[in-house]
Amino acid sequence: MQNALISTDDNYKTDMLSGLNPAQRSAVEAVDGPVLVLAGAGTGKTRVLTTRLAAILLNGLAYPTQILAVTFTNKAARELQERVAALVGGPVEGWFIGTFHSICTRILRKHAARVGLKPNFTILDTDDQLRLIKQILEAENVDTKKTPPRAVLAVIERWKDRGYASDNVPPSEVTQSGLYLKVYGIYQERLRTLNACDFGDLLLYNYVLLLNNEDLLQEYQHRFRYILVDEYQDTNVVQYLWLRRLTLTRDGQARNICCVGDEDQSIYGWRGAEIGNILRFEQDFPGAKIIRLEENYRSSGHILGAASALIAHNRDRLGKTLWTAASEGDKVRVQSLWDGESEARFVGDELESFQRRGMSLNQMAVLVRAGFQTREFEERFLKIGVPYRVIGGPRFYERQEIRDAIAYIRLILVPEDDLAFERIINVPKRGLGTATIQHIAIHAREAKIGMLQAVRELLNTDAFKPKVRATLESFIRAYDVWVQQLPDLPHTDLTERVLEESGYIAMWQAEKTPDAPTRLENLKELINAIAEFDNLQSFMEHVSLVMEKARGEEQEQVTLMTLHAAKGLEFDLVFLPGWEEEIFPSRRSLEENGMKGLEEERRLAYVGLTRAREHAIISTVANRLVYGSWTNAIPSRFISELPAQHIEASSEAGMFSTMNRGSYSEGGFRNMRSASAPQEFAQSSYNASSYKGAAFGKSNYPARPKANLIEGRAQRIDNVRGEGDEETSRKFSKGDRVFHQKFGYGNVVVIEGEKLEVQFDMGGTKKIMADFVVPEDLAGQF
DNA sequence: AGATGTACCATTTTT
DNA sequence: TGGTACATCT
Repeated sequence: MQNALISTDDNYKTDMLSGLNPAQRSAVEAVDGPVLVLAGAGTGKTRVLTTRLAAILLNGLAYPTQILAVTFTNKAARELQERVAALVGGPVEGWFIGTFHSICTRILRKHAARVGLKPNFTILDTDDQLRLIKQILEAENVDTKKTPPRAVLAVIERWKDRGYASDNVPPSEVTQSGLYLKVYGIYQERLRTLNACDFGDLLLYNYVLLLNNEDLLQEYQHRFRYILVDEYQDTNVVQYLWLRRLTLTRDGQARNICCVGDEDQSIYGWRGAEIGNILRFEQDFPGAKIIRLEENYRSSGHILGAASALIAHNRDRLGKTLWTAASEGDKVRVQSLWDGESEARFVGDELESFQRRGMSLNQMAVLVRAGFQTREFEERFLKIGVPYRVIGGPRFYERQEIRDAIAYIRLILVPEDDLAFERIINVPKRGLGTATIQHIAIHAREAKIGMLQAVRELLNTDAFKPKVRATLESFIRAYDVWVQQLPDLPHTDLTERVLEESGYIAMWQAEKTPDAPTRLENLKELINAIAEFDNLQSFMEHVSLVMEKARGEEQEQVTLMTLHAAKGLEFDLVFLPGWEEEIFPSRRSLEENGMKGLEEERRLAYVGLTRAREHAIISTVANRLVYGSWTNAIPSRFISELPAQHIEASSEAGMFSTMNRGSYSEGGFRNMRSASAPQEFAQSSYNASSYKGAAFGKSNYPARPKANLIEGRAQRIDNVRGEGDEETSRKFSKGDRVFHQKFGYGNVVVIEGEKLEVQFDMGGTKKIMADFVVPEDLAGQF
């Protein structure tokens, strides 16, 4: 059989394949032509990828450098490298296993001249990009308030994601007059004079290189005999175009490309990922073989069942039917609660109960839709003393102190690096204000020199006042010494000296804010990290990678993170709080992207559920404090999309059945007292703590007798049922006096369909569903 | 230049 | 509500 890759008589090869299921095995073995491995959540995708890569090598189908394996994150790249190294039994340095960006950087450095750059070009980060754009806009006399640099950059990045160079944007894409396009042109020009490019350029230039240079196309097509792509559903248009260019021969034959992905886990559409790429694979790569991995090894039956049923509501999919040999396990729990505070308390209680039963905190995670949602859990965990870690703060190299330190070095390496100059010239504070910097910038632009050189020239005139002059003179003097030492001093020592002598370290030592010590600590780590590299350039490219390693495993902790950050991870117990309309699915996502947005949100929900191995606990809340105002929340539609047979729903005592609209209204809900949650919990919702807690006491939370509250709710539900949804909003008009269970009396200010905006007497305007208020004169009913 | 005031806004994030 | 970017004051 032509396709059989692994001959059974070699022991190490059979070992490698043993334990693969038939689908995985054929994914590893199908080496001729294009292959799409549709790998559902928890089906052993990584294993297929690594085994395939190792198999190609061990069977002598290609030399290590003839294989191109691309991932999206450094973490994934490192994992792949390590696993392959283990299988093959040797180091993988110099191989083309890496992220799109690292590989593209490597290739681009070789051919930089062809796109007008020098091989040692620097890669700008977002901050620098924004600063550049802002400068351009200002030079063009554009009001940066009306057209914020962020927005312009977003459009430019979008164009780059789609593969449009500045001289190649199709007219149909140019919507904002010609301004953005013009800025794009100037921006690229500036980048070139700075000998820099941004992240988008790395990919775009690589594509352009292959597009415009037949010799390079031949070279790389010949070179990469096997191409493997991880997370194919996350590729954007340039990545796709680049891959296709590399893969398709002149007569349209597709070569050996193997893409691994899951359309149901495409959750990065908002940053350019094109789910269409994976959906179109068969058309794009003629003769493509599609192999589905459908046996899930991660989650127990009910969890998988619930997740599968949920994702089945999406239309944009190729479709897979995941199954498991594992037991049914626990049903997915759906818990409705009164408000965010009870939710946090509930999660804390549950978590401790699992912990008491022997589960490690490391095996638990709370997955939220948006970063701000971690706060209430952090507060609660702090209070009850549960150690936790929050994933997703600013990356190490994005931290202010690290970027400042790097800017110093950049300026030493490249005196013309004006962006670095501007960043550090007054950090620490040296008494150089905007006026002085403006002055320098103007001279630099007029004389067409770097700002540092401009300072030198201006120091020969009487342009500066004595104080400023003295400061600049001493800065230049120090700087010149650093540059002089550059060839002799080891780069770590130099970095230390620079940070010391510039007063940067002293600045943080003097700072009294609580995070100052951490920043000093980070600076020390920076020096350590630099020590591992020959020069700063290579350091910059690997910094995030190094830092991740440095972050050691400490004590047991619960993990708090966003659903996005959780992709690829798994836990025994997963909490999924905040399943409410507007929050999840996110309102903005729906508003901006309609059906597509909703489907991506649903995929996110699917990703969340499929992170759980044994237990998944979804929660939803009736009242949510959003941006400081209380909002009545409706359970997420995703809850009603979960089939009854896989879930076990319950609500906090005294709550109405929030999910009466769902497909499982009959018998789906139990009171807390009969549910398995701890007894104290049910108790606590009856006592006053829920209603007079710190969060409520702060503002306008009326201290109403709790019994009334509960009765009132029950009664209100009856009202809703009796009158129907459409009727209710018609009852009110602008200016009406109304009463709300929680917020008391107020006036209607705005009516938006079913939603009202009410100015309450106790202070504050709130958006409220019309169902939740009554006309003032009916308030007595409660 | 730095302190204080105020209006505004508010996902998801990797390289 | 709370953070931040910009304007105005000292």
